[in-house]
Amino acid sequence: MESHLTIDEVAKRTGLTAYTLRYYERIGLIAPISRAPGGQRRYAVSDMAWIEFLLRLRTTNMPIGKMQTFAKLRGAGDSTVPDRRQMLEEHLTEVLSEIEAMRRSADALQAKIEYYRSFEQSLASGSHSDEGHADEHRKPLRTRTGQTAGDRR
Amino acid sequence: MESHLTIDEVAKRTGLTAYTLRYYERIGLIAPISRAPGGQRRYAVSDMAWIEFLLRLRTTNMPIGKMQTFAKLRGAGDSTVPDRRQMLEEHLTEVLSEIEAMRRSADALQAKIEYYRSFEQSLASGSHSDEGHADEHRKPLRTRTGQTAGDRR
DNA sequence: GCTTGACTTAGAGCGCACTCTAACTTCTAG
DNA sequence: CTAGAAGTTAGAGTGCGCTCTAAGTCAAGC
Repeated sequence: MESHLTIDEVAKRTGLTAYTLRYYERIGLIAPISRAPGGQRRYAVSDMAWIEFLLRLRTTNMPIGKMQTFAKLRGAGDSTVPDRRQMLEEHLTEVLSEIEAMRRSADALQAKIEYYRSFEQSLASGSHSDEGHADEHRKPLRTRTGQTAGDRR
Repeated sequence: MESHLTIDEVAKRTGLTAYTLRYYERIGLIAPISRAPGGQRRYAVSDMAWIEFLLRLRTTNMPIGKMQTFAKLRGAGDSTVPDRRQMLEEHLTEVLSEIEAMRRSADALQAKIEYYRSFEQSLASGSHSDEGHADEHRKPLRTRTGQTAGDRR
């Protein structure tokens, strides 16, 4: 245990840059890392686990400000576990609805891709369907009421 | 049809601000909107559909630069449909893996919440399990090798 | 006509999350 | 011992996506 990783090794393992690791420490997301005699950082296994947890918060779009709050609670000891749990519960709720929103949008994108495919098909085969897709200004749509956008000021 | 909405009405309907709607038009995400005689914007139904599509791209984290590329292709007509389809396909692939990453992280957060719950339970019942959770520095962990971070320069 | 509020523009400013620079120290290989 | 790589700090700079300001015009009600 205590595998004393250098900052570059941690960067490689986590995908963060050394800059970012120092930045996170500076702003209190990561507690002060222990140092080698020369002053260089030596990351412990437990530091890695925490960083990986931070990455999960980041992946789920928690803003840094909230992560700081969470990190501070963690630093304050076991008595803050209920607060931490509540923070995570609230965050998780948001995350799940973000995922759902993305899923819905992804479905719409998929539908549009399929519309494009069928459009390419009809072009290739010479047929034409008149079938439009929401924001695609097919034939009759887009009457553009004159006005030619007289953008003079 | 042609329901000629004002910018504030569109803002209300889309959740964007009027600032953002003008900004999107300025940077070419939205084609020049037609104007009322006095120079004020009047949004058509077809504009709304396009804006809603843009919002789906935004929801799925497409950067504005790519949206601009897409908008430009769209403005260039039907011949760009294959390019647009390809853009969307590539984007969709990224989106699906982002969703998957979020889902995995959400699962880990859920597990942590449950760990916190059981921790609170054992505190309440006076028992204690010694069972740790990844980044939680339970009992023996965190030996913090002296050095007291001699941060002098 | 007058006021109030909604609209217009060009351009400046902001918050976030890094990312890098400069100047310096320390570690490692030869 | 020395060169070069890797580390250190404080603080400046960057890119993104808005967001707002200032100064002015236009629309609607009294």
